[in-house]
Amino acid sequence: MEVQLQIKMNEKLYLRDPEQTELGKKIVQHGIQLIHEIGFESFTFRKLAEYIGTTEAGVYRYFDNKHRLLIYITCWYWNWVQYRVLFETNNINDPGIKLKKVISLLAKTVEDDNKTLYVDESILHQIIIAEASKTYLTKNVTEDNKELFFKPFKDLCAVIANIILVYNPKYKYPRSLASTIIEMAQFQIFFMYNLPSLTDFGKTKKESNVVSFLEDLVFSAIRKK
Amino acid sequence: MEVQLQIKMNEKLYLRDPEQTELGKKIVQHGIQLIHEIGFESFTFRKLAEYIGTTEAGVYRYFDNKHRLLIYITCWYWNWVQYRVLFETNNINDPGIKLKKVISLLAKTVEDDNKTLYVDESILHQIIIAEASKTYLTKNVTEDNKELFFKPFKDLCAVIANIILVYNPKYKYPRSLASTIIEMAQFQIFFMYNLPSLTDFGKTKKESNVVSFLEDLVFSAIRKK
DNA sequence: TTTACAATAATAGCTTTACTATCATAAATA
DNA sequence: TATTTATGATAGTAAAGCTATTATTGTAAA
Repeated sequence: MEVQLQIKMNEKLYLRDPEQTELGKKIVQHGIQLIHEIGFESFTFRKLAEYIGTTEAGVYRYFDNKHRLLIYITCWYWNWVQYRVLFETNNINDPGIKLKKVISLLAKTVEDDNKTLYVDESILHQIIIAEASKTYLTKNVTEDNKELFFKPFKDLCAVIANIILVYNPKYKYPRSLASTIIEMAQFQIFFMYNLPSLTDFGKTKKESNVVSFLEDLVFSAIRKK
Repeated sequence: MEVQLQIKMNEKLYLRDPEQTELGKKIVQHGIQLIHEIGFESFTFRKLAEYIGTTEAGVYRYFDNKHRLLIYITCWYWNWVQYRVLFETNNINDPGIKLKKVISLLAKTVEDDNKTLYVDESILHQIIIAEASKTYLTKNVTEDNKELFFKPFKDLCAVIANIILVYNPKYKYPRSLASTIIEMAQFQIFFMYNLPSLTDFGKTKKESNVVSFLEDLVFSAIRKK
């Protein structure tokens, strides 16, 4: 059986739905590729247009600007992670096991699972690590938040916070701990590869070490005292 | 007695030492101000030049580009924090009390203490929260790291990791926990004000709550089991 | 006191980024 | 067949991100 996953996106993120056309899919797919190759700062719609053999104006018909494209990509990613979290923790009752699943889903490199037709999830994960914070670290956070551009991120955070609360209903900081898990899964991996002395895994460079660190951190915090 | 604090900066960060001239000081001082007002993305040397009544070329004589200026500012900040950490924890033997000092130094808004002649530290803190990650989330991390541009950050991290190790020599992740404390002190405050549902302090918006969360997190993790 | 040197101001100019607008054409649909 | 829709081709503008040149200060050494 082949299953294909369709993720519903916030319509305000684009001018024309990129999933509906070939060019649109190319923009997202190769946009991810190009951002990964040259970094978000150097990335321009002109370069992307050349990369996929269209014109700058052609790209602008789909997205207002490159920041919107980054938000689009990031939303897609968090939606996809949330789907995987729900799928993988379904039918598990033990909230401890659920949390471990969540941590490893967040911190371990994904292999492209081909469930989604046009996105390479492994490269996507690397972009998220290096670029996702830039979606909200702007003077537009509040406005963008009102447009619900960060809903997928906040929803994922809420899902994790709920698992934490099931584990220990008396724990006082479920949301902050959830956002800490998500952010640190990204940052510790980034540090491990790029500024290794900020971590304890500079030598081995294994994502499983980040998982161990986060598990230790989280379960010490939420265990019933 | 009046004490003035002079922080030695990495010479590769600037073309001409901004601390040596009036214009240089103005560039840093009002650079901080302007980045705070309009955000780093909208910030340009042209706007800064107009802001302080000089020319664009004048600013370029001090810094290669705005990213270098941001790194300069960020380095200055982490040097200053490390100084305060060493000063405030000096003569304290109990590593637990030291750690609490550190956490509150990191997470609480500072008042401009006038020890440093030309920087408003409270605004600086806000810039660090919103912009500091952008110094290393680039394709240049490795090169910039080789130039020691992140040394002040890494040194601070090492200082904190050492206190953690004194508290519990068997704790396995002192560096990762240290970088987590530093990063989360920033991010939880940012979230609290801008994306409150990612925290448990959206209602009260008190930095002391972030301190409580971090203390709980850290001491659960490092307590001897 | 002159000289010379350092820092800045004034001006110009160049490439790239970040967009917007217009018109022609090809493909899909009514 | 008519007509909408997506794309392509082309042009153009304002601002960002620089560099270069020359003139003018103010300061410090000869």
